[in-house]
Amino acid sequence: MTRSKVTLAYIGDVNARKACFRKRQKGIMKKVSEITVLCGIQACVIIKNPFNSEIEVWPNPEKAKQVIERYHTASIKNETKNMTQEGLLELKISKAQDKLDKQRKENNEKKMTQAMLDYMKTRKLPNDLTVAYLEDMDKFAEQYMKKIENKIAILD
Amino acid sequence: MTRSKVTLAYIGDVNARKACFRKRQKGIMKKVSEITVLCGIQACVIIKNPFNSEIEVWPNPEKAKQVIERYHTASIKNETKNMTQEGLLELKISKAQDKLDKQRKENNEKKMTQAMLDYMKTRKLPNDLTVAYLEDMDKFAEQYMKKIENKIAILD
DNA sequence: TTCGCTATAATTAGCCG
DNA sequence: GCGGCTAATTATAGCGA
Repeated sequence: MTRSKVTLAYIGDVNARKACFRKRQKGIMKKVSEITVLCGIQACVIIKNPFNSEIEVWPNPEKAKQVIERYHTASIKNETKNMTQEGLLELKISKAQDKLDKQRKENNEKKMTQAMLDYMKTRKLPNDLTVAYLEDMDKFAEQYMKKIENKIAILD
Repeated sequence: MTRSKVTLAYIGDVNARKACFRKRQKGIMKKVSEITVLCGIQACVIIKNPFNSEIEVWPNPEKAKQVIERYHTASIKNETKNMTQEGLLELKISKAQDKLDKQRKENNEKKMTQAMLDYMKTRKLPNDLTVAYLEDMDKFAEQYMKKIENKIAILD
């Protein structure tokens, strides 16, 4: 048994990498829920598993269920009751994307990345709030914040 | 020295709680950067310290500096070059908030919480993306996603 | 406050089922 | 794919500077 010291390097073997992800994800979530309780900061964790593309939502233990249940049983808009939440929001995002593509074709990814960081750094976070994002910077900037940034833009 | 087993309960003493937060925050960030390297998921961490209200931005080690540097040296819009990025984005957010307040006074916090979760769950995340949010659910929903959700709303 | 220290608790790599 | 196991690594509580 090679209980080797952690070699902090990319794990080439797919299965080993997945196993590592699974275990460490669990560990991180535990740590997060601990700091939550110990320091009195209500928290939630949302983890997107890169290997099976499932999303786990996970506020602090007690609240998680409550909030998630509300999520599953309520609609944001009455007139879209027959749509899934997913469909509804996808549609909204699509619309935003369309407007956006027309408005600002000249946008490049670097700007989006900047916008993402700007946005994150400047939003007014409440004092007892802890935020940790673990995200693919490039794709986040490219695929997600592009939309957000553009939504901001159309408010100008 | 009482290296007692962790009693997973709110730490009443302020100084002890701060110390705990500081240490564990550091630990979480380390874990995050590790999973980042080991599993090949580029990541960033943004931690808002609830005790001193500082924000630490922290993409994966190498990229962090690059991206942050771009952030500090570039402007999103030319005509706002004389504004700080903070001022600019705060302004945009304020505008959004104003429109929003007029449009949807009937919004309640529960809806915002739902919207937050919906939004997070439904956005299309790239497959190799890991997301972990540690956030105050109530205040996040109330103060931040209110803006986002409303930005989506005005696209309807 | 933030650091270092050190004993102890907690996480986890590599295997097996 | 998941969870248990065990040795070894790593994180951290309590304290002092």
